[in-house]
Amino acid sequence: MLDDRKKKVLQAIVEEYINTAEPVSSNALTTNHGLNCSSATIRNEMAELEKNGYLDKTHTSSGRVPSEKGYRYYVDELLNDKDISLEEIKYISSKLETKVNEIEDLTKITANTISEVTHYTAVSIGPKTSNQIIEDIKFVLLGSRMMMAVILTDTGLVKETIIKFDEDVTQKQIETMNYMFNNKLKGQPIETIDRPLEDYLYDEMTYSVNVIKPVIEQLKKVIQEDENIYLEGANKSFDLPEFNSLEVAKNFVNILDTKEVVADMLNSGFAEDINVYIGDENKQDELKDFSVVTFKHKVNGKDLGTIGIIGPKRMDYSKVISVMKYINKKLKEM
Amino acid sequence: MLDDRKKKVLQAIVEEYINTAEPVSSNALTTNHGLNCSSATIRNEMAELEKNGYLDKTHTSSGRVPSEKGYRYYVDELLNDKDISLEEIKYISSKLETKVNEIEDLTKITANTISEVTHYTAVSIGPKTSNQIIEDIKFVLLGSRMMMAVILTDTGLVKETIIKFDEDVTQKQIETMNYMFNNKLKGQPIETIDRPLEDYLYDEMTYSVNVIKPVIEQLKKVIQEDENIYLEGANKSFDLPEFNSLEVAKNFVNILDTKEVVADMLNSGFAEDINVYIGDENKQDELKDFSVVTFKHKVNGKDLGTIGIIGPKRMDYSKVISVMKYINKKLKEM
DNA sequence: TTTAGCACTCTTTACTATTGTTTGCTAACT
DNA sequence: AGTTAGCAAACAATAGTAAAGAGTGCTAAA
Repeated sequence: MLDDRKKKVLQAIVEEYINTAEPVSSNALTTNHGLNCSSATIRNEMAELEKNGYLDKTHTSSGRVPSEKGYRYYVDELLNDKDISLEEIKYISSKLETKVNEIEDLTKITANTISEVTHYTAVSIGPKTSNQIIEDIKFVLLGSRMMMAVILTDTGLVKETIIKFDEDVTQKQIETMNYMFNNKLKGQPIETIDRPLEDYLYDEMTYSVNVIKPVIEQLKKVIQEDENIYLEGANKSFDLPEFNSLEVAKNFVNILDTKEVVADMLNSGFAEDINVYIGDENKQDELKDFSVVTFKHKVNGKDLGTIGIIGPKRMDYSKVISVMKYINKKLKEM
Repeated sequence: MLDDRKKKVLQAIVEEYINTAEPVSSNALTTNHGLNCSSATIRNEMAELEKNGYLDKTHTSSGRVPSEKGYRYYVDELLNDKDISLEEIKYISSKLETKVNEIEDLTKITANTISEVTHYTAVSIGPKTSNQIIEDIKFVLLGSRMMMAVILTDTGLVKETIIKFDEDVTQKQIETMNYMFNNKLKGQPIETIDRPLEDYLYDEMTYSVNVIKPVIEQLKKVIQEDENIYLEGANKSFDLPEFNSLEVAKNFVNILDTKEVVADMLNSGFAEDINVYIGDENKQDELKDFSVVTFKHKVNGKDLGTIGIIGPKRMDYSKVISVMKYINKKLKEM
C-alpha cells in the first residue's frame, strides 16, 4: 500500500497532468499541493512510485506522467467529487426539462448535456430492445398493401415499423392478425418474436403466407437491428493537445465511424451505473489509447439507454463522474 | 477562349494533380499526355494559363496547381465520363436491390453506396417534408394518454410521431379528431398544419383544449424539425494527403459536427440533379476549402432526399459524377 | 513558334550548436 | 533515518547553416 505522502504525490501528478498535458516535474509539486518538502524528496518519492508502476517517463530526464495503473489508483482511491457550478446546474436542469415524448430522445439529450458540460465527445445508444416486455402491439393499415406495426414495451419504448405486402390485405385480416399477435406476445419479452411464434401463427391462421411472412420477417428485423447510435461533440476532442498527433486524430475518427465498436463499448459495462475504462482496460482494441466512461440510464432497474464519454487517458475523471452522478440523480427525480 | 493545346495542358494538370496531390511540373507533362512538345513549350503555356487565372503556384519556383477557376473550367468543359468497372456495377446493383420499406432508408443506402465506390465522405438528408402532399393521417391510441399520429404523403414518405396528453382520451375522441384532420388536410401540403388549421379545429370541436393542443403542437414540431442527417465514411477523408494538415482535419470534423451547415449545404443546390461546388463557390464559409458534389434523388419530380460528397478541391469530379449518374439511372429504373 | 541552356528561387533534408529542463546521485545536514 | 542542497549527465527543443534537388523564367538559337 502507498503511504500518505505517496498518495498525495500521485494525486498531485495526475491532477497536474490532467490540467496541463505536460510531464510533471518534481519542482512543479513543491508549491500549491500541500507537500511541505523539497523537490529532492519528491524526486525520491516519484522514483519509488515509478518503480511500483504508478508513473511513467517519456525519456530518461523528463518529468513524470501517470501510468494506466496510476490513473486506475487515482480513480479508485483518490478521486474527489467535484463541485458543479451554479451555471452548470442551471444548464443541466433546463436541458433535462425539455419535454420529450420518446425515451430515445431523452437519452440523446442527456448525451448532449454531458458532452456540453464536460467538453468531451459523447456517444449514446438507446435501450436494448430484445429483453423488454411487450405491453401491446398495434397494427395499422396504411393503404391496401402497407401496414404499420407499433410495439409498446414496459419501459415506455415505442417501436414502430412499416410492413409491405405483395398482395392486398383487408382491415379484417389485419385485425385478426393483431389479435393473434397480442394474444401470444403480450407480457412476453420482445425476443419471443421468433421461430416458435412463426410456427404457431402458420398453424393457427388460414391466411396466405404472403400476408403473415412479411410481418414476422420485418418484426424480427426490427428487434435485431442495431440501436441508433448518436454522436455528440466529436469536434470537442480536436481541441485537446493529444489530438495534435495525426495518428491519434485519425484513430479517433475511425472509432466514431465504426458503429460496431461504439455499440460494443456502450454495451460492455457491468457495473451498476458508471463504468470507467482506462486505456488497455477497454475490450476493444481500437480504444486502447483512450479512456471511456459509460453511464447507464436506468429507472427501476429498467434499461433506458447508455451514454459514453470518449477522451484521452488524461481525462478529467473527477469532472466527468461528478456530472454523470448529478445527472443521474436529476433523472431519477423525474 | 482557350486554344486546343491549352485545354489539353489544363486537363493534364488537373488530372495529374487529382492523382498525385503534388504540384505538377512542366516536365511531368511531356510524357503520357499526348502533348508532343518540350517542357519549355509547356512552361510557356502554363505561364499563360496562370496569367488567365486557371493555375496557381505554391511558390515562385514550384510546379502548377489548378485554381478554382481551373477546376471549374475542367468540370464544365473538359470532364469525360469515367467508365465504371464491372465490380463496381455489381456492388452498386446489389446494394440498391436491398429491400427497403422506408424511402429514407433508400437515401441512406444510396449515400453509403456512393461513399464506398468513390472513397469520399458522404452525407445525406431525407426528403423535405414541408411541401409534400398529405394523402392520409391515422391516429392510433396507445394507452389512455398517449397516441401515435401517422402521416402518409404522396411521395410514399411515412412520418410518425407520439403525442402525450395530460388527461385521458377516448377512442371515440381520437376517431372524431382523425376524421376532422383528414377532412381538412387530405390533398394539402404538409405545411398546412399551421395557425388557420388550429383556429378551425378549435371552432369546430367541442373537446377540451388539453386534447387538441398537444396534437397540433406535436405535428407542427414534426414538420419543422430538421430532417435526419446521415453521415457515411468520415474516416475515408482522413487518408487523403490534404488531411495531414491538422487545421484541415479539424475544420472537416467541425463541419460534419455542425448539422446546420450540412443541411444547408444539401439544400442549397438549384440544378436539376447534380450540383458541383468548388471551394469558394460554396455558400457556407466553413466549406470554402472543400468541394461538394450534391445529388438530388427525385422520381417524377418528387424530392426523395439529397446526397452530398464532401472532399478536397482536388476531388475526382469525373469519378464522382459518373457514379452519381449511374446510380441515378439505376434508381429511376426501380 | 519551338526549344535548349542556364541562372535563380525556393523547398527539403541533414547536421550542428546552443539553451533549458529535469532527473539521479552524492554528500552534508537535521 | 529521513531530508535536502548541489551538481553532472541526459535529453528535448530551437535556431542556424549548408548542401542537394526540383522547377521556373528568360534568353538566344533553331
